[in-house]
Amino acid sequence: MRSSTKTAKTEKRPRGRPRAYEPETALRQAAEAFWKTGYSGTSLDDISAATGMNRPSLRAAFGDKHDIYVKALNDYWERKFELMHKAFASGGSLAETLMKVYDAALSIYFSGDDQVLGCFVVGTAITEAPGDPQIQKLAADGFRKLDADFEARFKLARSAGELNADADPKALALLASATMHSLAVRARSGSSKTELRKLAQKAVSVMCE
Amino acid sequence: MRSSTKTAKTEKRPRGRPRAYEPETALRQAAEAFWKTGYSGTSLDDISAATGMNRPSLRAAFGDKHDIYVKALNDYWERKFELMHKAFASGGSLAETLMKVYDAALSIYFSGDDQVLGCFVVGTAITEAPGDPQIQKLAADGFRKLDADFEARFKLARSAGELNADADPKALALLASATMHSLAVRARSGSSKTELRKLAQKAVSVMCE
DNA sequence: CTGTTTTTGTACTTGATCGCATAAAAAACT
DNA sequence: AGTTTTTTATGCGATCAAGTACAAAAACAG
Repeated sequence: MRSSTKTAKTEKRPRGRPRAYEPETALRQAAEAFWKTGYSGTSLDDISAATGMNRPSLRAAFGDKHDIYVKALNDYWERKFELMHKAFASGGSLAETLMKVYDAALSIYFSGDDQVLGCFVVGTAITEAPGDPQIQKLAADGFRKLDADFEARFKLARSAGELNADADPKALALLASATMHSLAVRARSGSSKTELRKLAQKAVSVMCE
Repeated sequence: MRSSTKTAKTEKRPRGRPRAYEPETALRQAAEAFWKTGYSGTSLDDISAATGMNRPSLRAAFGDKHDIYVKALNDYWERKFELMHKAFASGGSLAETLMKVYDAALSIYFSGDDQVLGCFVVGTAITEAPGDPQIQKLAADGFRKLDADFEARFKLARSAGELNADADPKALALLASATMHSLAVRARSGSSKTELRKLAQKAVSVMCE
């Protein structure tokens, strides 16, 4: 049974009492708690309940409340960009690609078990941003990265003849990002997924002429 | 001196000890506190400090924390729409009008004394929305109203020949609202006013062809 | 089986938050 | 001047939040 490599369960236990919870899933559960009620609206007891870990274990594993939140925020961006990059790289026309990106985002925004939670960043980080430079920077960096991804795709479309030669990739990218922000805000304010898909389609049809 | 009508200071005092603070300005100051740190991140003591009123007076004047917030939210929408309607009604070309609307919004988003606070709704109400139907509805209603205002303006532009006959006013209105949401989100995440004005101009130029 | 190591679980301390009860103050009415 | 009315101001008590100390548990090593 000595399987050696990989992260198998038989990986030679570290030494002391084994962890009762996987750090990765616990962080996701903590993120979901923040996602529902925001940074300030979520107590460590809430996170403790969401993860099943007690406070001392939380602290040992992730640090204090702020540390947990920042880790959750980084993890969220990572997962979201992974999904979106898959959509960007999936081939197809400009319009098809854009819709795939928005569908990827909507699949996250509507992934809550009981409630619709929209975008984690827009729904929770934006509130803290003015008073928390670290969170503000993490939010802004993600937005800029998405801007750049959209712009690259529009440039590609222009050189491929999918767009007029006089189209402005930067302007279109900002509109594409704006559409994403709008989906994020509206999902959290109660719009349905089908309504937002239609919104995205209308936006795409304008952007692709 | 018996001036009769109007809200003059000589309006015949109500009876008991006079109020030390004007309810209107106190509500604005309370709103600013919420605006900075969000609903959950703001305590009644914070509001007390911001208004100069003590907690019992706050409660007597506005109700509990939730009541204060809802009043502040309603007041915010009212002020914002007043400014925007002025922009909508100011005449000028479609592009000029849209830029006036965005400038009106930016003047609010950047009105903070020391910090940039963005949009009150996007920055604070959106966080609470999933768990608070009343706040969610207030946010959604405002968004829909803005959608309708934009759509009316695009329809007007189309019938005036400012837009192609095959332009879709609803689609353009959603993009115009999306641009507004993007300004709101980005202001709070650290973008400068000049950067956002440029963003708005690029968006306008695409929407007006 | 005994000791070591690491994590879990409980409980305590300190401080923040909220609502309310009660006293003091400021004005008009009589 | 005294009474009534309305607001301001102080302070108490209960609850919640966050951090931490300490004991119990669960594994391995010898």
